Amino acid sequence: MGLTILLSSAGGEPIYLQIANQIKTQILEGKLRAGDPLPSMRNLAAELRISFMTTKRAYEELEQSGFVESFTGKGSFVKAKDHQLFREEQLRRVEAALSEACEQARKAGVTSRELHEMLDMINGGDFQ
Amino acid sequence: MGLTILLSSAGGEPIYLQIANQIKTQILEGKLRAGDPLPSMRNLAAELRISFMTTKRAYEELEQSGFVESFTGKGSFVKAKDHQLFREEQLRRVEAALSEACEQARKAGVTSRELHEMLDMINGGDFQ
Amino acid sequence: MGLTILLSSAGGEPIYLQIANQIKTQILEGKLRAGDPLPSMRNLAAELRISFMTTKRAYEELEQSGFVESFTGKGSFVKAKDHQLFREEQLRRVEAALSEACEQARKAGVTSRELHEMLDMINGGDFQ
Amino acid sequence: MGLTILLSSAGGEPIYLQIANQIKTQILEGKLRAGDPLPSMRNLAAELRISFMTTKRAYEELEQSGFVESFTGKGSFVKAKDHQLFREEQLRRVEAALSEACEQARKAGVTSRELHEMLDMINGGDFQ
DNA sequence: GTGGTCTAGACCACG
DNA sequence: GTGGTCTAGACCACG
Repeated sequence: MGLTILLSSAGGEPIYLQIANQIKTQILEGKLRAGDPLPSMRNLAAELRISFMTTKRAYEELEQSGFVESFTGKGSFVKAKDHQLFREEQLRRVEAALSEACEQARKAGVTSRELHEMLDMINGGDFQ
Repeated sequence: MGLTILLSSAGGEPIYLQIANQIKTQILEGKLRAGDPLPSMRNLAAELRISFMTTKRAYEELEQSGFVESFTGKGSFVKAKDHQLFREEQLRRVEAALSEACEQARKAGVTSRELHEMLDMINGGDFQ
Repeated sequence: MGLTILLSSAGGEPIYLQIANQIKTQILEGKLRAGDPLPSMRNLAAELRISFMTTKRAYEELEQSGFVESFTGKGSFVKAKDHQLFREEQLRRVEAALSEACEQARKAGVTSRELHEMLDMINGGDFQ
Repeated sequence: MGLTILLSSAGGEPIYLQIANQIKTQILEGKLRAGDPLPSMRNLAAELRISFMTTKRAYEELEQSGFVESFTGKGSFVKAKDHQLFREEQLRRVEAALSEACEQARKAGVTSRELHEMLDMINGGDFQ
């Protein structure tokens, strides 16, 4: 079978975003490549036992962000690799993780300076 | 009813850790306080439709980490607040978020210097 | 062969604790040293004709108490000697023996003063 | 059924002593009383799947120490309660536990003075 | 009722 | 191979 999507009611992330983000991850990681077909919205909705409107919204998000294009009557397909777009999406993910770190740091009463120090500790000279 | 636990099969995090971490969060946030009873292991297992052994494992994790204590025949209860322990757990969470950020940065080809710059941008002078 | 573990159904001590305690003893006495591999959880279970879950529980106890570490795919190994930890474990054993003595003294109707006197008799000037 | 005896190959205590001591415990605790019959040596040997010689030695120990008497062709019976004997046996058990404590203390490098302090801590003012 | 232990099996990830 | 998780059931002690 083709695509593995795992949904979670925990965490509060909307289902359509969970779907879109997991498909983006598979595109970023090269598991889905230019021209590969996505499952039809109706099939995916049936598989995941969710509403067609939800898969539709997920695919719209993928189209708007430039990863996928859909052709009426033919289906949805991964677009040609756009390095600029890939980089932007990956930076967005770095930012999201850093935001989470800042949020946790705020709760923990960690100062900005300490946060930078922790970042260096964890980074451990792995790269410049 | 008392406790809200949301389980997710996505992300690969073991069920017992999801339970333990969500309960820790509620203790850290003061929603569960010293002396408060947790649901019995068997009741929680029934509610979540999982095995008793899995809720037991979650509660063991909470005991080992010092947030909860269980008494045979009595039940499980939130322990007295230990500021040192709370701080350590919160720092652990900051580290986990920073680790995730580093992992994403590595995938994105973001340098350490850029990562620190992004951290400053996001932190936005919110605090020193 | 490597490790000698003797299980007893008498005394009511859980099997996983018997295993953990006997391994701790061998580490305390230097029969098992830093880096030494323990038998795999499944092999030990087979040898002792008990469930894998029980040996796993024993090894978890050893990990939690800091004597052993396990690596998925690799096995379980004795950790580097930690004098502080060794001393704490040995003190725990002294306390356990003294608790047993107090329990017996209570049954025998021996007073605290008499108990101290008996302790001096037995200790017999062996050490200060 | 009458008597519960649990044997252990761990600990190195001879089987005949394990039997004798467990029966003494049941007499001390009043679970076996003056006049109560013990199982025949041959029956007990069969139940425990050990040699008749071993149960015989256990019963000889019980006779010598004054807890039991045997009548050829009739069987073995708990003797009338002898307070002096009970007290001596209980003191022997206190001593055994204290010896174990001293042994552990020696390994732990605990001084005599510290051992007395630990005894007071554990005793906790429970009794004088 | 409560928690505690143990089993015998399954399936997983890692390599 | 290794350890890690989970299940569905059993039986136990405590009260």
